[in-house]
Order: sequence, then structure tokens, then C-alpha cells
Amino acid sequence: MSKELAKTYDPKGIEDRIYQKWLEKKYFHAKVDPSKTPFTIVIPPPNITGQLHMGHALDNTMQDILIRFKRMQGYNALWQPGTDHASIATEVKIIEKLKEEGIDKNDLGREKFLERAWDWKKEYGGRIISQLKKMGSSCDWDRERFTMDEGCNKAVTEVFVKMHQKGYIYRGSRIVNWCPVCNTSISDAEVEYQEQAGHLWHIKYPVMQEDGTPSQSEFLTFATTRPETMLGDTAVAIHPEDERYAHLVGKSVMLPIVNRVIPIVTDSYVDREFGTGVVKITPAHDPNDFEVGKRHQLPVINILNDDATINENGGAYAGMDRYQAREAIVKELDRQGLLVKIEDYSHNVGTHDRCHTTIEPMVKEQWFVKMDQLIQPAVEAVKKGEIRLIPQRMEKIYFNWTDNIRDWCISRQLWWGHRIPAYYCNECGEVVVAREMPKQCPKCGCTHLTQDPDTLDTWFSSALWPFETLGWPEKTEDLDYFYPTDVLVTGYDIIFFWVIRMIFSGYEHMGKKPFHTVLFHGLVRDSMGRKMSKSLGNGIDPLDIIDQYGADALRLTLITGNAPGNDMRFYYERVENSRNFANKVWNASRFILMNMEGKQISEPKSGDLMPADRWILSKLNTLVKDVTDNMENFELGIAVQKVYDFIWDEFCDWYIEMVKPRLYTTDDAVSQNAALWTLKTVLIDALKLLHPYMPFITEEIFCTIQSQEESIMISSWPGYREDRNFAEEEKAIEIIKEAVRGIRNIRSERNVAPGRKAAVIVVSSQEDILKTFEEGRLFFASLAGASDVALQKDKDGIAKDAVSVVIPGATLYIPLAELIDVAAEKERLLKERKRLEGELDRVNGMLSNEKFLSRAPETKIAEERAKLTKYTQMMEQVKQRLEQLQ
RNA sequence: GGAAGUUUAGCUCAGCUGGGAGAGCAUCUGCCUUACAAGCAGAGGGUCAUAGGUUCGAGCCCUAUAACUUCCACCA
Repeated sequence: MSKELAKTYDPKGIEDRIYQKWLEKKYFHAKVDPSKTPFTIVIPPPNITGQLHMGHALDNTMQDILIRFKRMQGYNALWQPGTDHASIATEVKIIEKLKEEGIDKNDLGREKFLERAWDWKKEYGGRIISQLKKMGSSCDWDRERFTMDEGCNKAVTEVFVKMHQKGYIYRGSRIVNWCPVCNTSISDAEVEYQEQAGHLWHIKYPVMQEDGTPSQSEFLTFATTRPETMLGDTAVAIHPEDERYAHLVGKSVMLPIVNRVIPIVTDSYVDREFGTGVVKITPAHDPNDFEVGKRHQLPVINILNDDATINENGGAYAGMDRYQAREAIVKELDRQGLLVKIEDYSHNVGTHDRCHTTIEPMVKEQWFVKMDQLIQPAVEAVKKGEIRLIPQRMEKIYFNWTDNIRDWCISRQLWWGHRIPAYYCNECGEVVVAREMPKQCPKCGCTHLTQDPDTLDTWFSSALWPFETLGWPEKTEDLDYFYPTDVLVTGYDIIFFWVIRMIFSGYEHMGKKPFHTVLFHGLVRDSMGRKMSKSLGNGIDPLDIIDQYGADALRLTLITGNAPGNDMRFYYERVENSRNFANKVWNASRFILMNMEGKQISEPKSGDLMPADRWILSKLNTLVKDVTDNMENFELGIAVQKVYDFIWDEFCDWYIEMVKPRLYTTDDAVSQNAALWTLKTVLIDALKLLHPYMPFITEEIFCTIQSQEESIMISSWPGYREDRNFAEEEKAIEIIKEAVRGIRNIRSERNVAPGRKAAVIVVSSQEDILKTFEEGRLFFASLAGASDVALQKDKDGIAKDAVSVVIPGATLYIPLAELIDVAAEKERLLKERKRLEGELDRVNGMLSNEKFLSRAPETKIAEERAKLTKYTQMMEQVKQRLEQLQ
């Protein structure tokens, strides 16, 4: 590798080359090693249908930062990758593709369909993986898994059988959410409610008289949003204490059109305040009605086919679409004089979160997971802090769900997925749940059994992800060593789908939590705050950004200023800024390399370090401590902000500038060596701190400077060192910085041409301050644009009207003819006096407050006392100057 | 209906356990100073939503209010 670096950083080419090297060197690979502590993250497996989007980019950046950080700290870091078969999402895609070819799924048949699905997986399953590699993700690709690979299949079957034995999985007729387009049931979590404008139809049913005929005058009126469901009505309900209808208790009504006599039942589910206080009961198509039906032993009449057309129970309406039937039925009721009125009504309609079809509640025989007991350890774990959610407020959302937990419908009428390991006897109907197809029916002994055609909810397998990827149900070394994993990083949008289910599954099957920390991030939105979506066309492709600005710039953009769990907006301007920072780092390194050229650099003796060297080393030392602390606490955005500020402001804008005169103009080899050694040392440690965030550029520079070392990613994380804590030098350099800023300020204010040099006279009665300036004379002159720096104890010989700068402990004079303007000088000093008066009032106020002195911590009081001294001193200097100008 | 979040500089957002308000972008001024114009130096800009309270001290804690956002439930 050449030591010649280009003038601007160009990530193209560099990134791929470096990633290739990492792969070849197997740096991402983690092996069981009892001498090291493991640190494990399992990736939220992306869908095989998926393409990398900004959400993935953020998610994976965070994981990679943590993994690289821990790896450098010496942990045996494993980032377990893989992909998800994404049952319904993939099946929908394949059906679409088949449609383009004019093929219907059902004509193709299950086996052929699955072949197509596996082809799809082969073709697209790898796409997202290669995209993750572009991001720089340091996953252990040797361990890549798939939720439908052999091991995961085994795990799923094992879990299903075990939970069935324990009674946690059961089969039953329940109201499920049915998607008539996808032709499958879906879980409650997959239902998305949308506010829709609709109508409220007020309808009346005639009350049956004693003689068994419907009354012509007495009716029960109620309202409904889905009039077509009347075909399946098996009762009407009133509140048991509703006096208005007390006389009807025990009577019946005639269900029009169908001409079925149905009972009037009383149930406290009815809200007397709503509408007329009467509810029609359709047990087959409404979850609440289903419950009422159970309580009153009402018949359940399903009136819908799976595609939401009316079935044979709908008589004349059979075959009609649900909405067609609705119209026709309303018309018929109107004709019979039973339609009271139609109101506009806006209400929430459940839709399928994938296809946004209005779901139809239907009674179906499905498989469920009984949740009430299973969820308990998951609740306890978060309550007791065994599992920490970041940010903590996610706990409330978590408990809100667990407190209202409902059984989980896990069967799907799909083909792509884990087929349910349940077998039905063709002869006697016996249901057998087993790891393999039984040879014969245990009840009747016949050999004709058929496997349940349904597959499992895709989240059923991902719930097992943290342990199935490590080898479960086998007892593997990996499982023993890496489980429980450490941190899970994911978006808050899948807390119910995935996070909670992994937690209870971990406790249930492993007897241990799956991870100790869940780090949530928010959504990446567009610059207008909208969700990025295909329909809006406002998505930004991370790969385009990588192509334009580099993966490092993208990663930095996503993590900077992003607090856990908060949504963020994506701006090109911010990526540009990140790119600029990369360039800054690049050029600082280039500067250092250029100056190192041909020189042997050795570690200087402590006494050979200049105050500026000690200052930056001390600053770096503090930075190392702070950044490590922040990262340990998952404050990734704060940590990188500090590294950014340090590199740009302290290191580049001050230290490098301070050091230039030593490199350019001195013949002092000892001082030069000290400067170069410090530059290199600080740069390398800063690069290490930055590496988890910007892996490529840091690697490129590190390898160029440290040609004898092979990679920054396996170098060790810097530690805080007591011997690099230089409080005195920090203070001294801060004084000089203040002086430089003061002089620059005046020069700028008074429009002194940058090239115009002027002498500076530093006047201070304090030996230590004069010494500081003496030691920093060289760089002070260059930074303050001074032609000469004179140091003196008093202001003898200085023109009375020379412009001055007051800093704590010293007054600086610039005897430049064009700056002499007594009036302006006075004005400035008066302004400064006013500012100091304010400061002194504040400090004095605090220090004269008895309660402050008795209650505030010692350190705080000492701090304020120091300020008092400083401001008093400065005030004295300002007053003296003002007198001088009189 | 229940819950959570947000409200800080013109814009987008940080601000860790309460101890003198920060960043990026944008704006204004001056600089192509041999690492970097993707840069350097300087400047302006905030009653931290409102009203109370706790505290020696509140952007941060408590209460209420307002606006916006999101999640959960789904009463026909």
C-alpha cells in the first residue's frame, strides 16, 4: 500500500477491497473459545423478498458498531446472520410473479409452487446479504442461517410438538381474521385498522307474537355497519336491565329474508347508551357476537366462502360478493319496509397489513398458542430488569401488550412456510401431533393419515431465532457458549411480532432469556417526515447513497444525533456533512503522513513533550473514557458526536495548527519527534474510537500508517491512562486558546487583513502565565497572526491607546497603528465590563446564599469560587484599562 | 375509549443520573494561509410550548393545559 494518499477521500474501490480482505482474513468468524468472554448479537433476519432499505441500514449500522466495539475490547464477538422465509410476504410475491406468467397458484399445485418458491429464495435470498456486506457489516457469514433450513425446521417441529404436549398449542374453532385476498387467516397483530367512511344502517326485525306469527306493529330496531351479516344472525341481544325492552325478554323475532325465528337474549355486553340498545348477534362473523353466542348456546352460521362471497347459507344471495350482497339485502329490507334509515358513519375497519384488504372475521378451525401462562416469564424478566429495554419507555408499550395478551393464531392457509406437524386420520378423524408422519393411526390403526395442509405464522420460527441459529434443539457447544446472546437491536415496530415472542420462547425452551438488552431504534423517514414507501415513491436507496458518498458517510449520518427509539429524517445535506467529515479525517491523516515521511519516530521521553502535546494527549485520554462509557451505555450517537468534535475541533483546528511551526521551522529534532509521535499516537487512537462507526476509512488510514499491523478491526480498544492525565497543561493551553480567540476576534471585527502581521505584547503579573506563553510562543504567534510576541510583567512602554484583549490573568496588547481608535476601544471595554458585572452578580448571588453553601456539593461550590476569582481578576484588568484610556 | 411520545436557534435534531443552552444545515463578514474551499477565521440568531409546583438551583423532576405524532382496543 502506498503512502501517497489522494487529496480527497474517494471511498469507491477502497471499501470493496477492504471488505474482501476482512472476509479473507476471517476476522468476522467467531469460534467457541472458553478463554474469552462471548458477545453475541443475532441479526433481525431480513426477508428473502427484501431489498436493503434505510431501516435495515440503520439497524445494521447499530449492530455493527456494537459488534466492532466489543470485538476491539477483546470480546469474542459473534454477529449471527441469516434470512427469514417471510411466509406470507414471499408467497404473495410469488403469486404475483405467477400471475404475470398467467399461472394460477392452485393450478400449479403445492409441490410445483414450492419449487418456485425455493427458486425465488435462491435468486433473491442472497441479494440482501450482499447489500449488507456493502454496509460493512461484520457478520459471521460462515454461520449464515435461513428460517427454513434443516436445523430451523427441526427446531420448529420440536417446539410445536413440545408445546402441544404441554397444552400450550391447541386446535379450535375461533373467530379469526380472514383475508379473502390472501386466502388465509392472520394473527391479531397483522390487522391494521383504518378509519373509513361508511354507513350505519338502521334496521328493524318484527317481534314474534304468541300465535307464532310476526307482529305487524312491534319491531326491534338496531343499527349495523355490515347489514349482509344478518344472513347469519342467530339472535338479537338487549341489556338485561334495560327496562325499555323488559317485556320482550324470552320472546323472539323473525329474521327477515331468511325467515328464521331467532331469540331475544339478554347480555351485559350490550351498551344501553349506544343506538337503540339492541344488537343483532352474528356469532360466525363477529368476535363479540361469538362470545355472546357461546354464552347463550346460539348456533353459529357461517355465511361466507373463503373469498368473501356469500355461501349456500345465504340462500338467494349465495355466490354474490360481500358488498354486492350488502346492497341487495339493504334494497330488499327497504322493500319490506324494514329499513329505518341510513346514516353516514365513519369507523375503523380492520385490514390486512400486507394487502390492505378489509379482513372478514370468520369462525374457523385453527391452531392457537395459549398465551396467558407462557407470557408470564417474559413479563417478570422485564419487570425485574433481567431484560433491559432501551429506551425505557418501551417497557410501557411492552406491558400494555402483555397485560392484554390474547391467544396467538399460528396457522396460515399458505404453502410457503413450515407445515404444521399435525396428521389427521382419514378413517376416524383422530388428530396426531408428531415429529414425523405416524405409520398408523393410534386410535383406529388404519394407515391413511394426511398432514395438515396449513403452515405456521412466519413469526413462529423467528421467535426461536436466538437459539435455533446456535444449533438448538441439538445440545451444541455454540449454544452452550454463545447463548444467552447479549443485545438485540431492532425497530420498535416489531416489538409485539418478534421481541416479545423471542423472550417467552427463550424462557420456555431454553429456560433462559434470549438476550439481556433490547436496543430499539425508530423509523427512518424522508425529509418531510413521511414514512418511506413504495407507493409514495419517496424511498431513498441506501445503495445509491453508498455509491455517491460511501458506506462510512451513510453510517455516520444514520447514527449521529439519533436517540434510541426516536424516528429520524433523512437529509442529503447530512450525508454531505458526513462525507465532509470523512474527508477531514482523510486529510488530517494525509498531513501527518506527509510530515512523517522519511523520519524515524520514537516515543519521546516524558520531558520532551511540549505542553501542547500533553494537552492533546490529555484531551484524548478524557475522550477515550467518555466515548467508552457512552458506548457501554448504548449512547451511540452521543459517543460519535464526541469523537467528531474531538477530531475536527481539537485535533485538526487546534493541535495540528499549533504543531505546524515546529514541523516547518524548527531545527529542534527532539521537539519535532515529540510532535510527530503525538500526532501519530492521537490519530491512531482517534481512528480506533471512530472505527466502529466508519470502518472503511479508518482501516485504510490505519493500515497505511501502521504498515506493520494488518487491521484496525482486530487492534485493541484504547483505555484510559492515569499517566496521560495532564490537568496543568490543559489549563495552560486553554488560556492560550482564549488569547488567540480574543485577538482573532478583534482583528476580524476591525477588518485587519489576514496577511497583516502585528506584534502582541502579553502582560501578566503571574509567572506561570508568562511561562505558558513563553512555551507556546511559536504557535501562539502563528495562530494569532503575530509578527512578534513580547512577554512582560507590566505595561511599561506600551502605547496608552493600543488595543487590548483581557483574558483571565493577562492582558494582551496589539500596538497596531490602524487599530487605534480610543472610542471603539472604550466601547468594547464597557461592554466587557457589563458582561463581567453580570457574571459577578450571578456568582456572588450564589455564594452569598446560605442554603446554596450548606446544600450544594463541595465541588460545585469550589467551582463557583474559582469563577469568582477569575472574574474579579478580569474585572480589575478591565477597570485598569478604562482608567488608562481616560 | 386506553396508552406512549413530541414541543429547544430560520430548518432538522442532540442534550447521559437537575449545577452557566449545543451540532449540522441555512444566514452574514473576511480569507484559494503549502492537510483539507468537501476548507479556514469571525459573527448574528433561543422567554428550552404555556401555567403552576418541588429545589439553594429546572430544558431535565411533579401537576395541569394546548398542539402535533404514534401505538393499542374496536360498541354493533
